[in-house]
Amino acid sequence: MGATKTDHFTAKQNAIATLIKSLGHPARVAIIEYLLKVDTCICGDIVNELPLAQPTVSQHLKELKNAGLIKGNIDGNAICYCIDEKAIEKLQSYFAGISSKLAKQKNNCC
Amino acid sequence: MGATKTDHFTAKQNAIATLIKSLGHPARVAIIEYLLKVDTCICGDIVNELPLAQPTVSQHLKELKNAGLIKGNIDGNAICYCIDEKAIEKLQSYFAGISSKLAKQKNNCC
DNA sequence: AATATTTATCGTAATATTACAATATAAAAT
DNA sequence: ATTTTATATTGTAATATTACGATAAATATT
Repeated sequence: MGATKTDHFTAKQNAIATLIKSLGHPARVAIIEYLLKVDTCICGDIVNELPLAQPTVSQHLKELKNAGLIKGNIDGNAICYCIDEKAIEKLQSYFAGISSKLAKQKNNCC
Repeated sequence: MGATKTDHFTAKQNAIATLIKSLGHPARVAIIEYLLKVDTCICGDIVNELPLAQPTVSQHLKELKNAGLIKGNIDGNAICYCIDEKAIEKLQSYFAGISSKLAKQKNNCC
């Protein structure tokens, strides 16, 4: 096996898991944090920032893009990347929701 | 290859990526959501709730436990699981931090 | 004590992910 | 036009993940 049984879960569960998973790698966390740090879009500078080969970085960028976490606009020779706020908001509100539900729990054990 | 190059990233980046990754699977999302839904700890009921074989569920529970997302207390014959609030808080504040930083950005392009 | 119940572990097959060299593509600069 | 620069794609090796049958371990029930 090895293939996730997505058909056994709800669409929402699969969607949030896919979004979360896209950030479940230090290189992709580093990419997001770098985009955040420079405080603007970045056109052609990400590869030099990461300790990985260019095809590997390109692959990670593709995954973040597919998941909707970043947007990429072609800017002449380079590609201009930035974070997609909507995806971050989704993640934030998802965990905020869990957190607030947890706060209301009775905590009978544990 | 196939092995993540954790040594090239910061401890913080690796730690948050590991935590995030543990929720990057619909089965584990479903487990957390179930624990949230029942509004209390669950002793011996998770396997029946999920559309997966018992060893698979056990494996997913182990991953959530290793990541610190859930706690498990032995309760006689069964094991009593519940969400670890601290881990959820970490996730929540991480994304809240990204979100607030994003809000302050100039958005020069994209 | 024997049996049932619950969860964990082992072994393993199928698939996915990670990483990178080699190469391709496409626009910019010379 | 040729070369340089920036990114993507292809191919592939190494490793990780997912899933589950078989089995073990540990407590509960009879």
